[in-house]
Amino acid sequence: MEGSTKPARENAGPVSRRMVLDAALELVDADGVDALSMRRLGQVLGRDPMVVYRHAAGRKELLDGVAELVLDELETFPDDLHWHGQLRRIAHALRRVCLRHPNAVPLLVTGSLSTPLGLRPPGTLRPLEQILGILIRAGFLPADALHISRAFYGFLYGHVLNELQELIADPEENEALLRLGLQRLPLRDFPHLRHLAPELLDYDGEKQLEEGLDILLAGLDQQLAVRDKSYT
Amino acid sequence: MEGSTKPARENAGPVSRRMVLDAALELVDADGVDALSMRRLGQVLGRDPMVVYRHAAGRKELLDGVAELVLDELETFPDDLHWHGQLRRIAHALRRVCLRHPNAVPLLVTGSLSTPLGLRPPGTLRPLEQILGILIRAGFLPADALHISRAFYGFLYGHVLNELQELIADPEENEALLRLGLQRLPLRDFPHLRHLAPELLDYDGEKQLEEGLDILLAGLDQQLAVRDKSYT
DNA sequence: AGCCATAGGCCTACAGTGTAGACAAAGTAA
DNA sequence: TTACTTTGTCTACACTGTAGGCCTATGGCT
Repeated sequence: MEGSTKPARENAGPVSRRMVLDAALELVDADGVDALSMRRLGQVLGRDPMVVYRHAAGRKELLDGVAELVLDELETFPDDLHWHGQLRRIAHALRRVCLRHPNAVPLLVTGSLSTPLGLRPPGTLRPLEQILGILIRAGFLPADALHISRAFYGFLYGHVLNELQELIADPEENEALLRLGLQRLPLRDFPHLRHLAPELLDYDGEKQLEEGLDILLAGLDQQLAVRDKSYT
Repeated sequence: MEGSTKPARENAGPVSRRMVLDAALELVDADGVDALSMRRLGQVLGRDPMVVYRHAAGRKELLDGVAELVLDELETFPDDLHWHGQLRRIAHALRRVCLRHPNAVPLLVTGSLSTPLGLRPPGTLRPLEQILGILIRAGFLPADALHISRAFYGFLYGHVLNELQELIADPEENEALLRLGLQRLPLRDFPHLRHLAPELLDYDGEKQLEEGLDILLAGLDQQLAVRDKSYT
């Protein structure tokens, strides 16, 4: 006799924290972070909105949970390749996860802003630990490995943010807008930007990431070479 | 006879868009983005909340304005140094601005997510144009300069985000938390992280940025060298 | 002088928000 | 039985963004 006509989609048994987070992520994916309200969440769960509070302390904690859920989708790789290849693989994996949940990226980037590294969920720290291992095995000092891993993460998140704001509108409309927008800029003040119109139009996120990695890894190679040379 | 006892602080003449944005930034700086509500803003301005809508289309547009205001604080430099030095200077300038308005950084990073590059306010595009110029004069092809500038920006924003989430709590409490948090991690799964406790404790944002720049610039140097060599 | 247009400011009202607190039903242990 | 914990529900409160209308002062024009 349950209303299968209702917009609610799950009505069996008690709700688990996992169910709540799944529904929340679903809402975020569909309509963005702002669209995630307790009431709408309750509607999706087919329960009273207040149920959520049994599994999350509040909206903020709920969003933290969503971020963690997204990060858990990160694939994990065995340490087999050359360290360049391993870092590249991790980078592309993170990029893929972010592209799969573009609306959740703000949570990843600024959400963990509230939790100091020490007490983040272990799942979140695993990739960091892996990167540290890769770098140390590659020959870096542990302390340097830490700094490098931070730069690496910074670069990755930065790239993803860049890429996300590049694919907001459909390309057709984008092309017109871009051309118009560029023409608005005075040529004498923005000569380079004005001439780069064609390159601005075909943004390829994967390629762009790859080129960034090229630069970064080349820099790391040299840093490693300098250190080794000073040891002889 | 105006109430100087009132919490309001400005009561003379008509409000300008600039006054609204200044007050908004003030609120954001003081209590974070969430604390910026139309009503509180009206209170600061000493006017009815609805006045704001005469100068901004809505809350979102208002926040965009705040972000733009913050970016306008970016110092601009003459093109005199070696390109390495120039890029370093820009990087540090952006970092300083972000540290001055930590609560506004989410707006910078995700806010412009809604405006495609073409029609962003010119003030926002000026640094990009400058970086393009620097790279092109350094010998890179325009198209490469574009890709590099994107990587550069990505790296910068990523670094700032990293740094901001490193200085949330005061260092004393942070130390205790970190030690406790680390001990919670199983040693066999997180050997490197566990051993890096001391290095995790003294995070120096400026130095970390400098090291990231070292890597990046070294990578760019090599890329430039390879290109030049292939020309001979 | 008279008049109108316009802009800036104010007020009300509405739908929607997060969440504290009390209460009901149902399972579980003693 | 009784007592207690969990899980879901309901109500209520303080707050949010903002649409629409109205009032008033200021300017320019005839």
